[in-house]
Amino acid sequence: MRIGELAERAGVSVRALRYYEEQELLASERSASGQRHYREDAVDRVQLIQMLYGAGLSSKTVAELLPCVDAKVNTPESRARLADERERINQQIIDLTRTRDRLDAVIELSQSPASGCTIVEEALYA
Amino acid sequence: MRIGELAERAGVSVRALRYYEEQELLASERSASGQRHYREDAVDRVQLIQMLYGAGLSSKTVAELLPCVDAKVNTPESRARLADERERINQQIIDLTRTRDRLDAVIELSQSPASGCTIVEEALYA
DNA sequence: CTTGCCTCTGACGTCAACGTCAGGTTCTAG
DNA sequence: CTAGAACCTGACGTTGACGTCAGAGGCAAG
Repeated sequence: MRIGELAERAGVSVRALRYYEEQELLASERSASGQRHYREDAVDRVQLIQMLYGAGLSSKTVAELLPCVDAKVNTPESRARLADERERINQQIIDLTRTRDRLDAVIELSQSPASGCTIVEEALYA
Repeated sequence: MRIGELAERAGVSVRALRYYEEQELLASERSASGQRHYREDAVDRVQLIQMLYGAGLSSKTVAELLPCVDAKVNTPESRARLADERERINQQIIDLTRTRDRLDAVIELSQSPASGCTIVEEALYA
């Protein structure tokens, strides 16, 4: 498929795909006229890249990780690298969970008419 | 306390604290000579700001949320706003969990000598 | 009183992941 | 064959959360 179709199917912009190639995250084959062509599994690859970006990884880190994911590289170092990033993500989940719980506490307070919030309510709806 | 002490105790830079004030996330009292002074609870406030930044909220969003957290504003809209952001964070946790699980699967594969990885291992250690 | 650290206000620099525009080529439908 | 959509390569623009530097004033210790 060409770049436009991949962009639509993977839910990213054409510009983003060219950027991924520039960062060596995503390869493409070129036709005689120079147009990029992708295989079906490129959709999956792009979505994985998006997942890793979403986890806060930089394109440099993703570039280092992807060969491990492809199992084209499998050394003690690459396994350690994968485990490292897994731990970072896990820690991020823990942090976010704490943030969510803190917001929950705030929401709880704002909904309880027994709290000091009632003063505000009275002021607003008196 | 002055800005340097707050920065150290909250684990952020002095520049960041001035930036927070500029964004109206953190107020300060000024001495006659113009120096900023903070109360003890500013440490907590800064850490909350950091948590929200860590959850991907912009300073604009944080600025809109903080009055609700302080329970200085309590309207149906502010409660909805809080619930919205809570949901965004919750969704982020779900996404991150999927990313972590995908990495776990990759790690599992790279550790199993029964997989195609053994070919790579042989190539590397033959 | 002066040395040295802390603080102040601008204001420009940075970095990543693209957005966007220019100017030109290529593919496809009719 | 031709219009219009899709594609190409530069290359400059954008945004947020600060970093960093300049120039000047403030404060505690000796």
